[in-house]
Amino acid sequence: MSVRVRFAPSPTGYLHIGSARTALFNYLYARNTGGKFLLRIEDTDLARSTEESTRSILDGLNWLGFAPDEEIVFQSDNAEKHRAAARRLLEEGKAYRDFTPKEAPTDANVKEAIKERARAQGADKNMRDNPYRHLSTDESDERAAAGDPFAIRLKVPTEGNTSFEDQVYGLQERDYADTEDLVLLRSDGHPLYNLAVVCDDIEMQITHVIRGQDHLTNTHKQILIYEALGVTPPTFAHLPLIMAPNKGKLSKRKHGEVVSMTTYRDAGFLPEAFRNYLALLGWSAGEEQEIYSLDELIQKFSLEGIHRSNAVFNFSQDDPRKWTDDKAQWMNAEYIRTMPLDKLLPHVKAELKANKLWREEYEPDGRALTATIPSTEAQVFEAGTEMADRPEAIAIEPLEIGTYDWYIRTVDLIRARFFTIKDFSSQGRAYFSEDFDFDPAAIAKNLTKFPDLKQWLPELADRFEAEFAQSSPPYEGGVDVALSGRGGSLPFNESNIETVVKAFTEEKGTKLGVIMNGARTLLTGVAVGPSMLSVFEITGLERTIMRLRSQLPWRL
RNA sequence: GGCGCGUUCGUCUAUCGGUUAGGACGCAAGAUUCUCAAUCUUGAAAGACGGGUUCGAUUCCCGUACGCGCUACCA
Repeated sequence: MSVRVRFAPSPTGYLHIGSARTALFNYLYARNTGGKFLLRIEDTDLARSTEESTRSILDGLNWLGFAPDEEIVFQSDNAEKHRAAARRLLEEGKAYRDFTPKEAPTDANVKEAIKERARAQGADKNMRDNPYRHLSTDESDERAAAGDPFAIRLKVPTEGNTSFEDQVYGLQERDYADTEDLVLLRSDGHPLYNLAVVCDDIEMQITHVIRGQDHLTNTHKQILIYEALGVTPPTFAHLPLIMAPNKGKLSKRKHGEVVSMTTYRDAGFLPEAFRNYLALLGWSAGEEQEIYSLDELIQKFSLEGIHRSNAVFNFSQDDPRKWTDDKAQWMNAEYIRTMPLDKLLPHVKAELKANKLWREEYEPDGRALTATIPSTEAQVFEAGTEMADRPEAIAIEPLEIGTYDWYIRTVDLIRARFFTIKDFSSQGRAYFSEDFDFDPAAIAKNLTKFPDLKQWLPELADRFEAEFAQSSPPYEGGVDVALSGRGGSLPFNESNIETVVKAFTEEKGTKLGVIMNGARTLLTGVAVGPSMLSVFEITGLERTIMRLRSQLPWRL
C-alpha cells in the first residue's frame, strides 16, 4: 500500500514554527516514498477555531511550498461520522454512557487545575471506577431515552496493555490501568479529539502518522480506539518538540511574532532557506552537509534520521540582531548569496515591485543576456558553493543603466552582502532609484570626519566628466545632468576608474579610503557595500557624477 | 502526584564500545584594506551526576538530578 501522510493543524492561530516543521517532515516523507501528502484542518473546537487562522495556516504552507495532494479535509465536516462511530462502539458494548454531570468549566488556568486534581488523586486512582461503566444496557437506554445528558466513554479493558513501535522513539508500551476511560463524545454531541483523529485517519487511509511528541502518550488512547473499531493502527512517528531558548514552551503570548511563519515571509526570508533550516531542527542525514536543495532533502529524508531530544529555537528578544535564530539568519543570507541567480530573481522582482522600484526593462522577456555576468556564467553552481570557488567579478563593457543586463549584474553584485530579500529595497535602494536615504552613521563616519571631501568629491565628479566617454545614454530615471560636452574617451570601467581615482587621491595627498568611502556614502547612502570600483561602474558615469556633486548629505 | 520521553560545545548536530569527540551557526583574534554585518585563516568552547557491565565506555544497564510531554466532556 502506498504511503499516505497528513498534516493536521488546528486553526487556533497562525502557522507556528513547530507545525511548519511537522508539515515539512510529512511532506518530505510523502515525496521520499512516492506517497501522498494530505492536509486536514482540525476545527472541532469551534470555540477557538477561526477562519482567519485557517487562511493564515494555508498562507504559511503555501509560502513554504507544501501543497496538499488531495482536497483539504475539514474535520468539522465529519462530525456525523464521528458520532456514528461512537454510537457503534456503544452498541457493541465497547463504550458506555456516562451520566455524570459535566463539570463546570474551570476558569483561566485549566492546565494548572488539571495538574492539581491529578496530584490530589495520586497513584491510587483507579481508572475503572466510573459507576456508569457497569450500568446495565437496559438502564442506560432508559435514562438516555428519558433525556438524561450523557457523554460516551470508551470501555478500556482491565487487563493488558497497548503497545506500538514508534519510528522515532522505539517500542512504546502502556498498561491499560494507566489509561482512563476516555470520553469519545461530549454530552452536547461533539466528538472529541482522539475519536475524531482516529476516524479521520481511517477515513483518509493514512498509513503514517508523523506529528509532535506531545501526542506520544495520546497515541495509546488512539490505539485503544483503533482496536475497538477493529482497524489496524497506522505507523506512528513522533517528532521532538521545538522549544524556546529557556527550553520552555514556544508560544505566541510569550514570544510573539518569532514563532509565526508569516513573520519570516514578511521579513524577507526565502522559503527555500527557511525550509532548509527547519529540516535541520531535529533531523540530520548523518553527514556534514548543511545546505540542501528540496530535491536533496526529499531524497535523503528518513524517519531514522529524526532526533529524540527537543531542539531549541535560539533567539534573543532584547538583541535586534538576534531577533530570531542566528543559524536561520545565516542560512537565509547564504541562500541569497549563493543560490542560482535565476532562482533568486523572482524574489528580488517581487521585493522591488512592492517598493515601486521595479522597471519593466528588468524583465528578461526571452532576451538573452549580452553582458557576461560573474555568476550567471556559471549559472548552475549549486547553493552552498564556497564563495572562493565562485568566479571573480570580471570587467564588463559599459552597460546601459536600467537594462536587463545591468539589472542582472547589479543584483549579482549587491547580493553578496545581503541577508534578506528586504535588503534589495532598503540597503540596495540607491541602485534602483534616485530617491534614497542617507544613513547618519555613514555620513558621520565617511563625510563629516573629512570636511575636505565637501570640495573634493565634486572635483572628482569633474575629473570623471573630463576623463570618461559619455558612453552610456542618460539614465532615464535621473535628472538631466548638464555635462560639459568635453568628455574624454576612456570607457567608464573598473580599471580606468581605478587609475583616475588613484591619481586624484595622490593629488589631494590623502588616503584612497577617504575618497572611496566618501564616494560610497554619496553614491549609495550606506557605509557598506561592494568594492567601490564596481559601485562606480554599476552606478554609471552619469549618475556617479550627479551624486558626487550632491551637497545634500552634508546638510543632514 | 502518576505515567511516559529525553540529556554531546551557548545553539543546531556527527559518533551506532576503541576518535586528538568531527562539522555548522554564533563568539574571539588575525588577514584583506576603499567599507563591511562580505571573504579567508586561526582559536576558545561539550559527553548532567553517581554506580555498574567490559580489556576499554559519550555509546550498553541501573539510580539520581534536571528538562519536556500527557494526565480535560481542549486540540
